[in-house]
Amino acid sequence: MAAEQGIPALQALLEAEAPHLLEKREKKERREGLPELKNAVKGKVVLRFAPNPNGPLSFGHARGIVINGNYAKEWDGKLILRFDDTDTVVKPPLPVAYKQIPEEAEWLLGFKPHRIVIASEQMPHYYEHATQMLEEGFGYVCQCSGETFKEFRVSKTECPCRDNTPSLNIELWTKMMDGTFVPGDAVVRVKTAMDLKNPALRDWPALRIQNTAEHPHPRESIGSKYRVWPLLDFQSAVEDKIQGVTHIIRGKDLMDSTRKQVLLYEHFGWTYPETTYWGRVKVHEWGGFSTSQMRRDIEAGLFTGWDDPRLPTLSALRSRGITAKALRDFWVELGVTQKDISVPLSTLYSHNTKSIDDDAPRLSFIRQPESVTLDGEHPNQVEVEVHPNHTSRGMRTFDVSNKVIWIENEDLLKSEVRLKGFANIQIEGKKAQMGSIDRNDRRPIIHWLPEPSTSNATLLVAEDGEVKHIEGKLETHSYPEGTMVQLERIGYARVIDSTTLIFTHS
RNA sequence: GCUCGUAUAGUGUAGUGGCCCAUCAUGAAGGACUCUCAUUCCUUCGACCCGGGUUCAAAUCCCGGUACGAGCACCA
Repeated sequence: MAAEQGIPALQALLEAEAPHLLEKREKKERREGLPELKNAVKGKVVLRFAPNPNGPLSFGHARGIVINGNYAKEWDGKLILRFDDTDTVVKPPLPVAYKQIPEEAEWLLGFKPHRIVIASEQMPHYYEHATQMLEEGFGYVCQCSGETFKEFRVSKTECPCRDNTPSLNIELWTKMMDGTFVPGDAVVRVKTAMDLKNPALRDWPALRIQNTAEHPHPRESIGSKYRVWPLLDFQSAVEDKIQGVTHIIRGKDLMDSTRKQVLLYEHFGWTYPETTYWGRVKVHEWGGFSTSQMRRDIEAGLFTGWDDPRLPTLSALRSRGITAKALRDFWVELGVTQKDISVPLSTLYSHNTKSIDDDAPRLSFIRQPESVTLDGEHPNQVEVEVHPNHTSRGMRTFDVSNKVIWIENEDLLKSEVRLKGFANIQIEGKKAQMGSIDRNDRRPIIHWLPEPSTSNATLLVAEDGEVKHIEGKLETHSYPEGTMVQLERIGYARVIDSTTLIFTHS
């Protein structure tokens, strides 16, 4: 048709018959930030981040906080911080974590989580739902051993306990509660089809007995009060319903957990929240990390504490000078794909540089200092900028009236150098012949310090699993603890006290 | 073994059938600016796992393969 009647005729026809085809599609633009949250309603979104408080937060936890927190903020919703502390034996909670985690979360987010929920305080709710499950017959008390049940699960055989009447189940439930049964004797299971394709889902366990006499819950108000405890899949499912959670974003290792929970929601007649997953993240330099392992290592004295700069905890990163903004930008950039990824620390560092460089005052720190005596005429004072991009921040004054300066051992080998902000020199042994005050050639520029108003200082560097103490001469300063500074020609560091710094990154 | 998931430059990431000889960041190399090996700016490098199929048209949909990861705990 185009050939016979020409393009205009075609266009006219289209305009009459199907004008939408002529509309130019908008140029696709690169999506900024996180992907759109499915089925989200402004102001109605409820998300949660639910760590086990068996230790303070680690780098990996930050993802859960940042992603869920950003969505909550974006949709004017709520972020719940929930302590899933229902295991007193295998990964028991750590009391300090209840206080530390909310503080760390707030630091990271820039706002307080809207609600804090502690699972161990919600036990009556879980019991109530467990009872309902037994009464209505979609759950049962199973007295088979773990081994026996495993065989049933693999062979798709129905466990004989499935046939218990509701009244028998309630009777057995009472025995779980009153101490007649001990751990291992009985467990409450959720009924599913035993021929489900996925073996992980078949009649999954919902509550078990824990020996809380020997392993009391570390929260004093709970202690040995309860013997029967919900497992994650049950506790989390019920709690999400109670709290009105609308969206769950979590690791893809919990995909089968979602499937189990959906089965439970169907029994209760509830609708499961919208769920998305992210894949596993490894940091090149750290490999994997487990809170339980860190806890053991700290208790064994391998590390000084949870904020030991070698550890990938949030408190350690923070005390090393990684900012909350850098962590947020980092995790948002990684997004919520289900890919398993491995990222180098340099990615985090580049975000950190962006967040601190503009503020960080410059300081001179001389490693392996060597003293050199200036030979020749020169002014008694030298002024150097606090920040090269912000002259309004003033100058640092170096007093060179006694002619003795410190330079790095390494720089001593170069004969013709320029003292930054001062003058050219020619190094001959321990003497430095003064050259031009004006910069009149391209010779290398080195950082240096005058002998007065200089302190012996230590730069702590966490590297290759150890904390190195680098001694040197530090420019006298009065920046408070926590200030991020840039050590000229070395990198960024965080002030611990007037003579101690911790290295952040270059 | 059974089940589930993922696969775009070195590393991350955008992309849901035509705008894609593919986006952005990071990285590397070079350069500009600069009295820091910093910051900022510019340039260059570099990718759709493999094989089929559907379609006028596939990074995008389907099937198979491969690789990697996860679950199958009385852990979270």
